[in-house]
Amino acid sequence: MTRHGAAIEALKRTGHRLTPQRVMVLSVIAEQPAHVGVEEIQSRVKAVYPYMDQATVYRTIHLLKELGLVTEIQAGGASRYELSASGRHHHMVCRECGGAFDLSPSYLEEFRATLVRDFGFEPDLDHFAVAGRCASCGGKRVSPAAAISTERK
Amino acid sequence: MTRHGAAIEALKRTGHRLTPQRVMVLSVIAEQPAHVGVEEIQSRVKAVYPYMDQATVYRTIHLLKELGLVTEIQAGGASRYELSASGRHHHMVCRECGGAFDLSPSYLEEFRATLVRDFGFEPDLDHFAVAGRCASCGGKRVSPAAAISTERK
DNA sequence: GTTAATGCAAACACTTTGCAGCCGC
DNA sequence: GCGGCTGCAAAGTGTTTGCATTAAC
Repeated sequence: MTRHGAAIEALKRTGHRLTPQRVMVLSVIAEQPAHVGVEEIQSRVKAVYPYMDQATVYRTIHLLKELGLVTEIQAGGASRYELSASGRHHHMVCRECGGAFDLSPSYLEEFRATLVRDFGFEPDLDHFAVAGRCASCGGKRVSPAAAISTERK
Repeated sequence: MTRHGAAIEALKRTGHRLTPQRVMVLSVIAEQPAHVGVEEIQSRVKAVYPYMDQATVYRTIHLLKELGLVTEIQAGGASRYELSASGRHHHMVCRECGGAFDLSPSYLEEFRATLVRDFGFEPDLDHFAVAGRCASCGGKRVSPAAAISTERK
């Protein structure tokens, strides 16, 4: 089954109409391994259906976000989206190469707990992105893909 | 001595001209206890010098940022600035009331060390902001100011 | 006197909104 | 058929840029 099948179900279940535009937006988001920007969603959908409008993309994304079907990260200005069904995880985004690496939630759990305990502050860490410099762009000469399993600095 | 005296020195030292506009922008940023947005900088300077232009505010801020004299945080779209001389610290920004609370760097040090160790990823944590919900806007009925010393959740 | 910086206006990118017609249910 | 959704166009934000004039050095 497609990765976005559940999202489609959710749309219907919540009484929203299942339009081709919505399905197309969803499948573009689902197809991409990484986060997608609005611009990319638009151009990919337009390749199949040229009448697709920006406003519709935005409206669809807002809806999907509202229903919790996609999550948004802001890495340096532009918003990017991905299916939230993909399991909760966070990202490290390299400011040099733009590469994004997954970060398990466990890395942030402790941080979150501390903020709640010490300040009563509940951080929005559903989907969290840290900017920085990845191993390959830093001192290291490893490929971005390899960085995810790199164990030293 | 004024909080922004050092910044003024730095401007001159790096061969940039010391214009009244730059001084005004700097003092507005220095006066504010929290981060200031571009809009606020503009309106405050305009109160004294009505010809102040947006473009000048932006250009000045870019320059100051480049020289490392101010730091920028992005809390939900809009950029805000503060004197970076104020000692390194981070922020928790409440998405309900917009209140910002300081967060000591020690809270993030461990997180940073882990990312570097496990992934070789060097996060940009010079100035870090977490969005979330503060104690007073959450279940609590304490004032935002009190939240900073709140010890429970 | 040079040259960088300003003011002004126009351009920009990104996102939102109003509205008439369309189509999923 | 009803009402939500779309396409289109226009309007909002927040930020940047081109250019002639001004003023810091």
